[in-house]
Amino acid sequence: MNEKSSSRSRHTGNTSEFIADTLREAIFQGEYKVNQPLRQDQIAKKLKVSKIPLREALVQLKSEGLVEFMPNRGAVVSGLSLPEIKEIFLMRIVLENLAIANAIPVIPVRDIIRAQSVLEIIDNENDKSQWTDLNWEFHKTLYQSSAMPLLVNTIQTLHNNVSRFLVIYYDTLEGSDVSQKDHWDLLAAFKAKDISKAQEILERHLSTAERKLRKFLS
Amino acid sequence: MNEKSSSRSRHTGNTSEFIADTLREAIFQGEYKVNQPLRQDQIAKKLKVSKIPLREALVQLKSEGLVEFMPNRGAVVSGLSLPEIKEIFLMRIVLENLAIANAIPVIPVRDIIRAQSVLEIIDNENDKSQWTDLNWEFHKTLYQSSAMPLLVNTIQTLHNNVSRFLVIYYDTLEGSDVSQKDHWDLLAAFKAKDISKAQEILERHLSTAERKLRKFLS
DNA sequence: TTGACAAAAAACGTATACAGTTATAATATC
DNA sequence: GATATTATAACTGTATACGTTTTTTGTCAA
Repeated sequence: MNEKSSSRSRHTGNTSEFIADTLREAIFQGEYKVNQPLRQDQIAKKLKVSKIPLREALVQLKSEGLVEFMPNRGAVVSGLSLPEIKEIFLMRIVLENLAIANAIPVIPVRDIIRAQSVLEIIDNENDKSQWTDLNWEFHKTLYQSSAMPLLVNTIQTLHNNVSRFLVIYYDTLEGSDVSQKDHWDLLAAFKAKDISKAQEILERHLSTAERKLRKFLS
Repeated sequence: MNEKSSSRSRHTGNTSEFIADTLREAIFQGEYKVNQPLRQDQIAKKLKVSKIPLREALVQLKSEGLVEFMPNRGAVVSGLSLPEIKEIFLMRIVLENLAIANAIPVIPVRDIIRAQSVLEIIDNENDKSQWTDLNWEFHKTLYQSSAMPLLVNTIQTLHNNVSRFLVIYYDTLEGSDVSQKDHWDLLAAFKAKDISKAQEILERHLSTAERKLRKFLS
């Protein structure tokens, strides 16, 4: 949070986006836990901003599913029920399959190389706290060449909404290698321009992630 | 808008939601046209609300893709580019197919009947301005039994974002009958619990809608 | 007349202060 | 000990003010 606070002075435009980014990151880092209220006065004071951009940021986070509003009780970090988890992963499968189908035929070699370098970083990275970011960086690199920004954005929102619960899980190291093997397999399918193979790998990848998450949350 | 204004006094909770509903409806009705700025002072005065809930509502509408913020120029009604249209319809196809697949096995007869009665209303309804609402009402009734509220919500947002441009088109009457025939076919597929048939009809239905929209916007 | 430029107005973004409402917690009463 | 009351904290919304940016207007010169 320190680097975020100091970056506050550097934030040129849009205060509410700066606040949303800061709070989103804080939620990912577990600084705010599920059902914990996000006190407006406290946050406004800490970030040295006023109520208007702060409340705008909270509405933005609500639309991303990260917080919810309790009437007259303010915003709290939202949790995930088992049905919601199932729903999110089902949506992710069809949306990411769509992204794959539209990306593979047109992906430039440059992006394949970029994705591969991300995987190599993950292989050499011992700090598992960076895992979530790098994980998404890899998938995003592959999806972006679909030239479907709204789709990629929707996938990212759904991804964010579940991955924040997996951060702690990654620390246990267990299963990380399996997940990373999926990544290499997925990259190979992209290289071979094999859409159905890539989709098959992705579905397995997501099913594994879902199983982990359900196990972790129970 | 009159009934909305008068309902302002009745709105118990959440002022920003009331504002968002009012503005969303106004955009659908064409009271605000594409690229038209939504003047904060004017709207606040008209709805007798202050800046905070108004700006919250605008952020909400931004997250629905209905408005966008120009830096230091405020919010304007967003338009749709051809690539965006293509993207939205591709997303709708996979998401609505998912809803169909999860709804058909469990849909209760009651909801089939409800959907059918909506179609009968459409058949007897000459006021085409009601078409968009009834159209969505029909689809929503079918999708809701999937018990996937986040999915249905996402579909609705995407649907809203394109259907607002078709309202005017419906007035021409042209093609309405074809669209309505699709609805009856879709209902029949639900009755027969034929998932792939329903999905096939839906894809044709959406492709037709996309073609209409592209033609209309050029 | 037309174009450029400067002044003025409008609108946005943010901050502060304040009033009303609701929920939680502490206290008092039975 | 249980219930009613009060107090406090926090949210929700309003009103107002101020600086900044954008747009408009009006003037002046070519």
